[in-house]
Amino acid sequence: MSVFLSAFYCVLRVRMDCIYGVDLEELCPVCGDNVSGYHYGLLTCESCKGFFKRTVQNNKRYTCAESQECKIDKTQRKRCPFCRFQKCLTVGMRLEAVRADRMRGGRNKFGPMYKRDRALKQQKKALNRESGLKMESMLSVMSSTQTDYTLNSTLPNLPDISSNKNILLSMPSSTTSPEYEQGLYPTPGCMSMGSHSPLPSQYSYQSLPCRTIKSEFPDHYASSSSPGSTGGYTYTDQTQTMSSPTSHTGLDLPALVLEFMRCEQDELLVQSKISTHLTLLQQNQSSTEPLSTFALMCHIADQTLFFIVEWARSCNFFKELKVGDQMKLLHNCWSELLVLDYISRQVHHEEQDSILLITGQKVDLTSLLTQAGVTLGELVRGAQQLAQHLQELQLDCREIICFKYLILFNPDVKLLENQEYVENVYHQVSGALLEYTLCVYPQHVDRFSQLLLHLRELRVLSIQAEDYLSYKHLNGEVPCNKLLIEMLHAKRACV
DNA sequence: GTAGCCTTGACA
DNA sequence: TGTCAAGGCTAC
Repeated sequence: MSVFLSAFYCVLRVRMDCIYGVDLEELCPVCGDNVSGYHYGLLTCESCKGFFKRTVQNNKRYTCAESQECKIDKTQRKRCPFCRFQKCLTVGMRLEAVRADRMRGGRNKFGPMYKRDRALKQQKKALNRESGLKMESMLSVMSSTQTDYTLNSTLPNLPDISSNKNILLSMPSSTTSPEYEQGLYPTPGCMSMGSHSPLPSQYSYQSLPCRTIKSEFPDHYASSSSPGSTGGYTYTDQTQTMSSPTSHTGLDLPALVLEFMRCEQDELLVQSKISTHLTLLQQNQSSTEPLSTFALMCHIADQTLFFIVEWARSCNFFKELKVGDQMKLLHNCWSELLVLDYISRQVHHEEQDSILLITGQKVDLTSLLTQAGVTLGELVRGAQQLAQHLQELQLDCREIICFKYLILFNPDVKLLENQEYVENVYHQVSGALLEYTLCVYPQHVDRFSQLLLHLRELRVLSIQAEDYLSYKHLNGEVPCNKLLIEMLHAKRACV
């Protein structure tokens, strides 16, 4: 069994425990043993803490005698250090928390995040207590409100995600963060739809307890893999002003599109975590040579990738696939999703003379193009051009979200175990996008085909970006961004 | 090499 | 001064 799958089982068990009120927060996300506290980014047991420390400090290199899918639990964790370490990374243990100087004692840089995680857990616990009581009645309501886009009716073994009507109004936990309250972050982009604005006309929704998926996945910084790390789904649509999700615009939008929006990550949270990571990185770096712009971009891409993988893993559709298929899909599309993330941010960035980073920082376009070499310059220009086309088209957030699913569930990926399922999801999503464009932009009949054309342009750009990254990597110019390099290698190995 | 316990030291 | 997350020690 793969490390991903092991993590899934851990998550599944936590979800069941949430439903039935059992508190299993004390279990290590790596091996299931009792946790002894926060270690290297999240709550783990003492043995996994020690294992992670030894591995990183001694720069161990393990190999797996099987197919890198060993089950890691309390009894078998010693069998395969390779898979154990992979799982440590998968669940979110942080390499940078292991001190290079081996200094003992003191508080580490994750202290404030651990503190916030604890607070979030408390909130989640309270929410679970409340919502758990309503669980049974809501489940019955859910099953009786399937719409045309209820995937259970069209696809095998899919969870019921049809019930856009069955949501609980609640305050998202993210709105309680100090950063949010102080308004330190700019208006988020559209790759993620979070509850960012304190305006009363905007609504946020707590999903049903059985679907609090996002919060059960590991958070690479503060929230860790604990079951109570965030307050569940949040959803805000800046274009919508009415209280019912389906009636926000007065239009009957495809339920699938609405469901996708509810499953989006909280951009504010992602932004704050990546910003924190980069700040710490730069602080660590300040004693030596400062990070180059390119290295910084690589780190941003690497961190963004973590959240892209986390997003994919939290998708109901995606979770229905076997781990092998999941890996193939992710290895195939990571660069496209990265490019989409970048471009969608530029589409909604007002200023033409600068680009907007996920951290909220702006970079002057002219100086960037001056510093960039020929290839990178062409890439940036190509991306700006595509962003401009999409801006002219007034690409909206819902369309971007559909893009993400169309990219992830690419039916052209070869050797999938469940090819039919992926094709089916792709067609469901493209059908929903078509319906959405006809519904919201009836005067623009060829909008859908234009969107698909731009999606193709995006794919070309992502291939160019990958080639450029490979070239830089071969020259030893890409900093040690584990996930970024891993994805690059995996993709190249497939080709 | 593993994992349980110990020591350390910044911070609230 | 207590807490707690680092690294260290050591029996297995």
